[in-house]
Amino acid sequence: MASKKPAADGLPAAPARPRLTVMRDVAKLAGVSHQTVSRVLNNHPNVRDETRQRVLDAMRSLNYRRNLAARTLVTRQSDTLGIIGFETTLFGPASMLYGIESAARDAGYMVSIASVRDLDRRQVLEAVDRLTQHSVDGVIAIAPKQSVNHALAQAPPSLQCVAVGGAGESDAAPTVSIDNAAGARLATQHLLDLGHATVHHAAGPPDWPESAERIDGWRSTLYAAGAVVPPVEHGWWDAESGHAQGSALAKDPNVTAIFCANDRIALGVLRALHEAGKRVPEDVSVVGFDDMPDSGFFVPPLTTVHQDFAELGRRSLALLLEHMAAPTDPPPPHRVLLTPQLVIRTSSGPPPHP
Amino acid sequence: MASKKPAADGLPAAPARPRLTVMRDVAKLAGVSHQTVSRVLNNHPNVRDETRQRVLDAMRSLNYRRNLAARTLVTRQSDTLGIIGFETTLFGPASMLYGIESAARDAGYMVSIASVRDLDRRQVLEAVDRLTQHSVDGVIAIAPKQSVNHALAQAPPSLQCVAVGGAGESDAAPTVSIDNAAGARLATQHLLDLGHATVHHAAGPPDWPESAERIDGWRSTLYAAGAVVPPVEHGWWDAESGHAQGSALAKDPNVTAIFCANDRIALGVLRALHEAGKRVPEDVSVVGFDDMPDSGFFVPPLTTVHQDFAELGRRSLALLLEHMAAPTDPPPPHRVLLTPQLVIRTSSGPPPHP
DNA sequence: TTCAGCTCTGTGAACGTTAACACGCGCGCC
DNA sequence: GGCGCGCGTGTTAACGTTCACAGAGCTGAA
Repeated sequence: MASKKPAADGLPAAPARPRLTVMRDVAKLAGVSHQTVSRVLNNHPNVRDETRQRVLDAMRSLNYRRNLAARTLVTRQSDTLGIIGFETTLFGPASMLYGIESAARDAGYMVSIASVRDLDRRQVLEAVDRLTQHSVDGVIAIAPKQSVNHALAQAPPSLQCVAVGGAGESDAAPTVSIDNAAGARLATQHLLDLGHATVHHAAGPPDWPESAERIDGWRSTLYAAGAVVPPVEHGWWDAESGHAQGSALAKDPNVTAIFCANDRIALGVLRALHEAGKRVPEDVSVVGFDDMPDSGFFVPPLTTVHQDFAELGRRSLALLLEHMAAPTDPPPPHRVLLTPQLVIRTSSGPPPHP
Repeated sequence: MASKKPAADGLPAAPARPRLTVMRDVAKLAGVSHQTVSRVLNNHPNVRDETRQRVLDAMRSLNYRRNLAARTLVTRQSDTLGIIGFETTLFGPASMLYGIESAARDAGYMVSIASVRDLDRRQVLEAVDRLTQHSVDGVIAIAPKQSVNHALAQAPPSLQCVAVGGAGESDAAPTVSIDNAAGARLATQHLLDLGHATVHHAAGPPDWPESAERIDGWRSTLYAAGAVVPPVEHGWWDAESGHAQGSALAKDPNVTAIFCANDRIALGVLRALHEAGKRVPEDVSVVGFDDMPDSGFFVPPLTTVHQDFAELGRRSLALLLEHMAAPTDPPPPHRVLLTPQLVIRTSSGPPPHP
């Protein structure tokens, strides 16, 4: 078994620490003080061009890399942001994560991620704790449930937090999200405009604000048009749930239009309809929400409400940076709403003539 | 414009630095030296129980949190792992990311992520650089292309790297991936066993090892069975590409079975077949690869090869940790292969009787 | 000429932790 | 009784940066 410290030779053995190149080394080679090197590194203006160049050359020739840990120790900022992730294997959250990360990189930040299995207060707080311990400069929570905002309110006040995607009126952290109600209105109105007497809804889980807001938008549009408001069935965000809801709806001959809380539910509804021998859109129209990558290739191609997840990520980062630059102790309740867009494909059409 | 340093009052102003509680404070309260506090924190055995308890109490009452930056500075390890992510909005990579992150958390590591837009050497190296600068202890690259391994070989040798998902025989980093060839064999043999004379293949991009390995598995199975090997068409990994390939294949009456390089391609193929008036599986059988979340709700439910992405993540973390514990300078070429499983649903069946 | 005020540079002290060593004590062993 | 040894603890010195100053040299106005 090879020894970890091979001090076999007579000498006291080389130190296990490889001695990495530091500012002092660069300084010595460039014939300046370490402080001058630091100034060059931080783009301090008061450095003679000629000096700066010498330092730069020295850095290059020594392949110097600044030690961020030391920097963090003294400046107390790490150029790292924390993300609290939830269900990040799903397309939406994964896209937000990516959007945030790319935006953060452009802004010179690294991103650390802390996933939570559930959005209860304890787990979120524990995630915040892990992140603070690693001294992140701010936190973005992918937070589709209200409980996260409550938890965020208990985070150390010095830590700036922003919630993204979902959650309604926030008491604690500033929030950026899609205007779910507007999206639902778009979808519902589109179906009404096509001539459907009313629109049924295959909803998401009842305790998710995203789901609730979509229901609100759908219902209010129906009210405004004087259409009857059918009862809603709740389910999970997946195709299985959509299939179950769709099978039930397929039995009702009055159902000519179904607005689904997301594209996966729509996929399940589509299959249920197919199994029941109903044609889409001739017999029943279906509209989704999200505009997932391949929803244009469902059978038939899905009319849906497009969300710009990447933009969501960018905006949330921008908001966080803004709050970090001008910290106000209780963050002003602030909500950025992005407007979704309807993408019309072929799963929606006029109702059948009876 | 509000000044950042409001030293407006007569006094020299309170220091902007809030003075956080440090080991010394805990030590003072507990009546010990800071070193003893450190020992307690690191579970050093040589601390009297009574002392340890006093320190623990002091830490709690002061709400002490150790400063990881300082620790990293001296120990040169950060308890942080880096992930190089690619296309992490897709289900596969997103799941791996999640698998790695949860496993890392259980092992006491934080995870930082560096996404790349393309897998060329420059970008990967740049990502490695960003990660090393933030002093990660190791790197896992979600690396479905060979170029990544080449890039990894140029990373600082002190940095342990592992590649996950894809890439064939690796010269540089140890790799863990699915046995793509075995999966393809499973799918192809399944179709052959159903009685199809041969199996067509809707492939992925030609320069991806995952794609190549699946082609190999498919082709070798056909050879072994003495079946004709149809030419392969290449495409991207999405439904649009599948639709294009499927449309072409639908014109050929000899095509009775199609093995698709992934489920998204299969989705496109399914629609193309539907448009061409071919029934699945009565006229043509279709098999996918990946077992994406909703592929059981395609029309018809898709027979496919299941990959356990989460397990992939866990295994890659385990491998990385192992290599970190026993560093050998050129890492031994090592490849862990996970066996995929065939999930039979209804998109595959016996060929039509002519 | 002097002196204020700028530009450029250097010196010393943090920052909060762990590593290395030293010390005192009690124990068992010759 | 001396010696070695392990245990529990403290003291001091890193680790590699940035910050707060100080000082040298130059310019320009009084």
